[in-house]
Amino acid sequence: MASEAARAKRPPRTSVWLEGKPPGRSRKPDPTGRPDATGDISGASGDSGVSGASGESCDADHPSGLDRLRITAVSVRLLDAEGLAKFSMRRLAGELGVTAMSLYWYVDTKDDLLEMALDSVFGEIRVPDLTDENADWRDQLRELAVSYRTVLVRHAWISPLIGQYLNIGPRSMHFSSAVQAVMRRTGLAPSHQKGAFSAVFQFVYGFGTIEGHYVQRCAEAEVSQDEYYRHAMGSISEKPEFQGSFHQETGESAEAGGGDTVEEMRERDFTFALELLIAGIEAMRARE
Amino acid sequence: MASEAARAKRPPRTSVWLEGKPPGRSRKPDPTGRPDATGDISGASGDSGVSGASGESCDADHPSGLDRLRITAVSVRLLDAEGLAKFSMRRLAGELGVTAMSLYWYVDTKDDLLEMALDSVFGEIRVPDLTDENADWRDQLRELAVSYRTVLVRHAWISPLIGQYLNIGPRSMHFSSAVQAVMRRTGLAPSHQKGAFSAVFQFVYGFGTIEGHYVQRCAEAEVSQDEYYRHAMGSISEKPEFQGSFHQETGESAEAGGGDTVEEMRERDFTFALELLIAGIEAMRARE
DNA sequence: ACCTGAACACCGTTCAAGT
DNA sequence: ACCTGAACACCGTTCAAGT
Repeated sequence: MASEAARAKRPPRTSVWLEGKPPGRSRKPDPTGRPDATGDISGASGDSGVSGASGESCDADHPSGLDRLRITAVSVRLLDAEGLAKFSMRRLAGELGVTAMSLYWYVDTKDDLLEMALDSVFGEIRVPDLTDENADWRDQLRELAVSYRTVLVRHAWISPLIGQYLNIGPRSMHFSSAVQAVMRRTGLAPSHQKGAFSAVFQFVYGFGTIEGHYVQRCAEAEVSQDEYYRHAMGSISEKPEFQGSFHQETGESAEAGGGDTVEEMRERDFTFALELLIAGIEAMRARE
Repeated sequence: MASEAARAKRPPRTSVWLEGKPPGRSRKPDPTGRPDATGDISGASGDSGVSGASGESCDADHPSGLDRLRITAVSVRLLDAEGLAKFSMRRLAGELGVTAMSLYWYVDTKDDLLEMALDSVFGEIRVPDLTDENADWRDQLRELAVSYRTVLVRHAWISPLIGQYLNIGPRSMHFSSAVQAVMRRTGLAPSHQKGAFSAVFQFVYGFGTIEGHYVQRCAEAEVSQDEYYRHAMGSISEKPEFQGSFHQETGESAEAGGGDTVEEMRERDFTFALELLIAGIEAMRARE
């Protein structure tokens, strides 16, 4: 019952992809590079350097060579390099060689921008050939799950955004329709497909989220994943609460089982969990 | 390769729970209310009002009645009420009737504070009686999963924090040891227990995250969950990308199947997914 | 031992003004 | 049509100073 009635500036915002519902707002006339065609910046990780004002494609109407496509691409690069916390409109503008206010010509809010960046990386998920009638749905499910996980780890910043936005951009939709198409082929009753969908992809989401953050944390601390693991392990075991077991996010007892690396263990766990889920689908189908 | 070598102020921060590792820092002498005993603020949702300076328990050394316990409790209340985005040190201080700088006597950074708040709500998860030898591990797993989900929905702000921090506070550890104890009782080989653990609890994490955010979004927009669903549904189906299916986070085809509410569908999906996971564990155990 | 004021280096966003 | 400067209302955090 906090008294905050007198500040309803905008209606609570839904999604960039749903803009134009209240058509009163002075909308911009669709500047070049509608994010429907954000361009494949797929494995863009390598090209470091984050170059400054490079103004290549600038014509009369775009003196700074700005458009949604370029803004989105540079946003992704910046988010990959420095994380969501350090990403700001001013920082992005600097990278693009303009002032922060210029961005507001192309985008209504920072949230809109992030939603665009999010959808653009969803385009990196490889989708299996859905027209192949002979393909095994298990293989298709594995491919989607592995690819989704890869994207979550490569772009750790998307995790909180996936939880926050509606994820109804064109690429997000393409991905989720593919998943549903595969679910239809499992043989599960339609009323159960959504539950099974959830089981598999919420698992991948959670797994990729933790993994991605761990990887980033190690990179920031400039230590290997194994070093970080041993460090945290050592610190924790000195605490009184330590009662012989835990291993939340790293990857289970490192030195206990054998000389495996964190990455090997994680790989095993992911694979096993995925097979468990497939076995679960088969078991539930048999019960129907 | 961004040139940011000359700003390494602090080492990248690991966790409040690991403080004192580099013992150089001028640590405060353990003010009353160590978060190990943060107190049960369990179902604290109801008591609205967020009262201002109420200074009840103030003695000579705590003129404002401040301590980690109270700070944590009020943080949770504020985070529940207004979300992570609006939570600030200044806002919290205002609520406690002090200036923002006072908080830094009790806490090193905002991150430390959030980690404490996070661990405190982990204390709300109900843990089954692990000493009962006759209990079915399936029931214990269900209880843990349902309770974890409830907490994720009640405190939607914890989702990004769980991904961000190490979750090694006393209450988090208690929860994860409980989960591991249950996993040991499944009959799975020890080397597979972590994978199965992941499958189940990453699923719950993902599910609870999306659900929690959806619930909060509806609350902010001041519409019912069904209204919000129909609204989003309507907007989406006007788009060209709409190709007959999607239903990412809401709860599947609302009016398609029957007159079910969003909440009923979500309940069914969660239950089915959980049974799928249990069936998966059983199937994998049989294969070993 | 605890708390504060002033200050630093940031934010997102608006708005009137420039070209 | 596109871009900017100045301004508003915020941030987290430090540090010297108060009691």
